[in-house]
Amino acid sequence: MELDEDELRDHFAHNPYKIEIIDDKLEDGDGSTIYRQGDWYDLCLGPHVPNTATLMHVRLTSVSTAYWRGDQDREQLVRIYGLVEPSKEALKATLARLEEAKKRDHRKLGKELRLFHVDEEVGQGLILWTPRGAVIRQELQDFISHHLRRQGYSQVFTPNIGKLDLYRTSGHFPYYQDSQYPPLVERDLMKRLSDEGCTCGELSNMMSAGDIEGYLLKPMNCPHHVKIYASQARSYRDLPLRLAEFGTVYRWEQSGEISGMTRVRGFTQDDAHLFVTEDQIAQEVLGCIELVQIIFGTLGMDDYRVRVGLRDPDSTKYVGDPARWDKAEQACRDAAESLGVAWTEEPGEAAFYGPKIDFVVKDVIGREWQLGTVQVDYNLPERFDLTYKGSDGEMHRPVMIHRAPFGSMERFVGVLIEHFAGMFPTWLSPTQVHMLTISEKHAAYAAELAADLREAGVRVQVDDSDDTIGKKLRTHRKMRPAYLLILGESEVEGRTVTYLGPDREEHKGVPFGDFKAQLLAEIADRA
RNA sequence: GCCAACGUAGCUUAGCUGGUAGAGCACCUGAUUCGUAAUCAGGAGGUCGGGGGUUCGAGUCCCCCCGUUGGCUCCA
Repeated sequence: MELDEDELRDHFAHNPYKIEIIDDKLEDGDGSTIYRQGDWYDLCLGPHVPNTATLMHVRLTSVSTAYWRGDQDREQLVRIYGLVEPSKEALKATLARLEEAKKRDHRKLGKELRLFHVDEEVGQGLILWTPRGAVIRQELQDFISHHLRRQGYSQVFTPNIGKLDLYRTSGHFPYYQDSQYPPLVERDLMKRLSDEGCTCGELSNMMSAGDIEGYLLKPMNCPHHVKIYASQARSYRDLPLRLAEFGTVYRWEQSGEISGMTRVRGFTQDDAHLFVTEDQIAQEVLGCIELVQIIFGTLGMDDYRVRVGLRDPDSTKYVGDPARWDKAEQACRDAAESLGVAWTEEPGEAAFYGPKIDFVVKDVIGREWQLGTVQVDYNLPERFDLTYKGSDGEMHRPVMIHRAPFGSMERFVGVLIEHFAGMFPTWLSPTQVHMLTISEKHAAYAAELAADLREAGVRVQVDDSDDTIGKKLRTHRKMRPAYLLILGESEVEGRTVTYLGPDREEHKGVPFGDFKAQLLAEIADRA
């Protein structure tokens, strides 16, 4: 029903929150609508369902709090979450689906499949890659390195820390102090300041002001790569210069935000920085996007969305000249357009130094994560006064492209665990072949085949314990290897194998040579 | 960081209103050599997340800290 402002104020006089909404949202003299359900009514622009009879099947799922109007400085109100389905069956189905999704949670699978570990004593959000998880990461790194060589990248290595001055120049410090680990200060300096009675606050101020020097755990790899670019005179013939590194960075994420492998405090980006001329931007951005698409295609990740992150016109957190921002934003739009897939523009999603094209995927509980990213940056080259000599003999300013097709190894593998529900394709499988012997009489045959496959680079595990074959199958299925081999009397005699493949279909009495050839081909193809 | 819930062996977990830790799996030992989702028997393993307090007595109650989970906020 429609009410005018006075009526609204009257109805909601008892509720300061509603009055605040009326104060803020309504132009003087305007009315608004309320919706009624029995004796209960509330302010809402609508529309609502016409009849709550269609909402009979409800399950409340969780209770939490939210900041009033999303403002961290304001009070928190209770928020209740629930599901509604048109029928009892549909509600049951939805709840079952959510249960299934929970089983794929990478935190649960990561523990069950022994892929990674986070230790309280090491620190929140710091991932320990256990042997099986490390295999996956290494395979992914090899995979991407292969494509980097194809695309003309140069590998570099840089240290994990850099001087505060470096980050003052880049703009990371002190502006983004809140999301960095505190700086490291040299021992002698620390002692002197302490002798002088310097307080923590004073120390912090002196660092911000540049009065004292220290080191920072790197929050990003770009400043180091910039310095490699700047280490020698560059000409247009050197461009594009593509510097790649699996670089580990550290960020002080808020404790409440840390989650599994997807939101952590230390992570390794499959990072690269491309130094290009203005004319090369479009082509190079395209090359980056192509790489992202190759990766997503190989892994069968087709459920993602593309986001062009632009600056929020109302925010002051961005560095650099608005004219350059406009140019860079247009370059991103053009690149996204040429992708041929749906994309959205999102103000406020840009990096602080430039706009970006992000590839965003959802995890099992529906949270979105940014994975691959391509960012156009006019600002860092300016801040570091980077130049190259053009064909016209004049000095020019290069443009930088930051890109990371996986985003970070941690987040990517976390999402990948959920994507594959722990059942990795053969080339990524931590243990590709598990050999199970029927009895100890077949152990020698298993050992021989295992040695043969290992020689060919296959990751093999042999179970010749005295458990029954039923028990072994049960145990080993849980680890989700690509292949489960069953070796008994008939296999030994015929020099064959019986196996359950990735689809868990049984293949009996396959000649070992045939099995091996097919396995190796599958691994080589990353099928 | 904020709010809430939770934290018992490697994993999953029992333990009512405070009476002094119990199980399954995994592990170790022995027996068994067994062809498709748990062979049998025995054994070892816990300062109940950490610290303080109340009490004759704390896994159970109170406080502080650490961590996890769900949201919020944030996310270069």
